[in-house]
Amino acid sequence: MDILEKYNLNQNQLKAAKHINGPALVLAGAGSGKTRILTLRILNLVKSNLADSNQILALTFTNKAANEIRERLSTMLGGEANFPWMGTFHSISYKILRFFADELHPTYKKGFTIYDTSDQTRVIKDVVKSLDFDLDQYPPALIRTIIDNLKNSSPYSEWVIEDKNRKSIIQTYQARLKENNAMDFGDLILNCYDLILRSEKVKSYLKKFYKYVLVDEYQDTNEIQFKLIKLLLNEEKNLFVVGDDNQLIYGWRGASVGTILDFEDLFPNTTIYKLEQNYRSTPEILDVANCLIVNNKKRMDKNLWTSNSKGELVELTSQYSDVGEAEYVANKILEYRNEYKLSDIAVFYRTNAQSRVLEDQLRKKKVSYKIFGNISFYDRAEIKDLVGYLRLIVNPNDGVAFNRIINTPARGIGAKTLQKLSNIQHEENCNYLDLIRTSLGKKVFSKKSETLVSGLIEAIDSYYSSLEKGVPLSECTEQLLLDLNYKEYLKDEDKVENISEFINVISDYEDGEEESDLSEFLNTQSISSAVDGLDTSSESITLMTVHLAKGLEFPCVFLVGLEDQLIPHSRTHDNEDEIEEERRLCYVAITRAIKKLHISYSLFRKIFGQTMPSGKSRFVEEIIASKNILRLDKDYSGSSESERDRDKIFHYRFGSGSIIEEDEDSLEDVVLVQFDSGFRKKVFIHDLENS
DNA sequence: GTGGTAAGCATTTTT
DNA sequence: TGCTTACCAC
Repeated sequence: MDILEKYNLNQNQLKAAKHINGPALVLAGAGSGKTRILTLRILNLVKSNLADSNQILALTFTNKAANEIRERLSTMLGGEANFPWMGTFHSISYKILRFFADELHPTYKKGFTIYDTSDQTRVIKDVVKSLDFDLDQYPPALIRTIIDNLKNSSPYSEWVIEDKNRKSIIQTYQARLKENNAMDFGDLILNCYDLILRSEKVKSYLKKFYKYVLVDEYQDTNEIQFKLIKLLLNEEKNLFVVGDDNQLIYGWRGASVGTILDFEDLFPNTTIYKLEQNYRSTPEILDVANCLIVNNKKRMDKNLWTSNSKGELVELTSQYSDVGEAEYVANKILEYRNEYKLSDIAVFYRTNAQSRVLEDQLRKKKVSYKIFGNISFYDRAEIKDLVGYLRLIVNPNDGVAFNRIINTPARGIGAKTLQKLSNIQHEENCNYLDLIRTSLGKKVFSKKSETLVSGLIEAIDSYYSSLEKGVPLSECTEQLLLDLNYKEYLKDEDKVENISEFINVISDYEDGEEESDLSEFLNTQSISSAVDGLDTSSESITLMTVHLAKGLEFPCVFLVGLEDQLIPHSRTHDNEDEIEEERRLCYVAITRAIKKLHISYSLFRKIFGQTMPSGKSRFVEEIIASKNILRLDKDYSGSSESERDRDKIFHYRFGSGSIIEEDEDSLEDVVLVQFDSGFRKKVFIHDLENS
């Protein structure tokens, strides 16, 4: 009779999954089956007829996670349920905004664009310049961080910006986005929040809709997201959150332990469930993880254990250089050919830049790999151009897109013509497409430009009329490329290949939707996460940052670059809280591993093309407290030059300073120097002169 | 206005 | 080292 009986849950899991009404906090350690509990609780609610599938709001950290839960549920339920309200905070917000698009009028029009980080930066730069401020004094990247921080914590009405100039930059930025009919990532959530607060209609509708609210990876929820959740709860406060304070790795995006610690205070009748049994990893891997995380002072008491059978020791190795480390990883993977499938193997690193060396070596050894993250397909110039065209077609107010494509391919339009256009726009107050239309025949453009620009308008107009006739998006887009002679302009075969690949992405989208919509396609791409495309059936290993690895698991894991300056990253500047977050990051990486874990660091690493001394992270010292580490460290301790002159030295790049420490790692040619200019750095001895 | 080259800067982490 | 920006000659 019991719905959950056949799923083999332990006592605590069963209690959590059976939770029905009122707030609940599930403290779930790594690998304790939290996604499973989330899934089964939803199953229980639906099967007990307490809610329909569309009355459940489930917020996950990636769309991939949402899709997996949705798929499992439809299998368990027999396929008829579709769970429309399951996704990330951003995608759910977007969906709500689209759903109530009329209510957003006139601030935003249908087909608004979502601006990503680089669009944001571009607008900010523009704003700073147009307000006649100095770009060095107000660096766009810094302003962007300030804006994001505001948006991560409070609604528009509560913003406090002390600095007068910053305030005007930020206000102008917000105004500019509205003119462009665009929202950045933060706006998606804030506008959703505002809409619900403002409109009684929307509020009552959603509250009735969402009978049960669930949040996965709750520890990484930031303030504004939490405020949004609170707004969506009905009287019964059916909020069920699942998280692990040890896996909080998005503090820099506004997440704080407070959201977990204060949960009970905010919801006095909270039921707490603890999941402490790990089903994922071997005891060896778990022991190493525990040895590391006990060094964090700020954490809740939890005791993660496993009854999994004994496995292999965790391998720890140091290599002389980053290239050597990458080579070691590639060789190991080749050795594992009969033991693991390529898709069972993952390599994790702290920063995206570290992937390059790995890629080189993997290519050399012919190990097929897939890389997730920053250096993505969508960042390529040709793709951005094409997306620019499509964005302008969907949203003719999109100034960033306009500026990107108006002279690509070259149409003889430079700063002067743009200035003329901008003047006309101020008078006419029109969107960018109408701006071009009205400017034709008015001697705004040179003769040559005039022809090229009318060609552009014709191409766009023919796109509109094809859409009207119901021609598929992919075909319209192909035609647009032809009309623009875009492939001829590109010349480069690889680039043309990328463009074709993008057309395929559009086709795939069309195949999956009943009603395809260009705006929805573009925006869905913007808010999709890098790991959404991860496909474990493909025959290649996985390369990604530790941040992206959250929530995933792999039988065989390599954690590379466990070095001082990388984990913890140099930008943490020994800040205690940030060091703890770096430790959690390292903990997340370790606990992804199911059977086999390799940890490595290198003594030298190329940074900006220059080989710099690196060396082991403090976290290496911490994990070697575990008995389950197999040290494969090469011993580089040569003859120690015992007596060394500790007097003032001079470095050709960094100037004068004094040696404060000789490296304990026995790197006989490296010392830590306190430079007179203020910073400390490890440098080669042969680069130093006595002064 | 275009296209070339040189200088100079960059790297946390992501939706 | 490799990308973006700045500047200069056409």
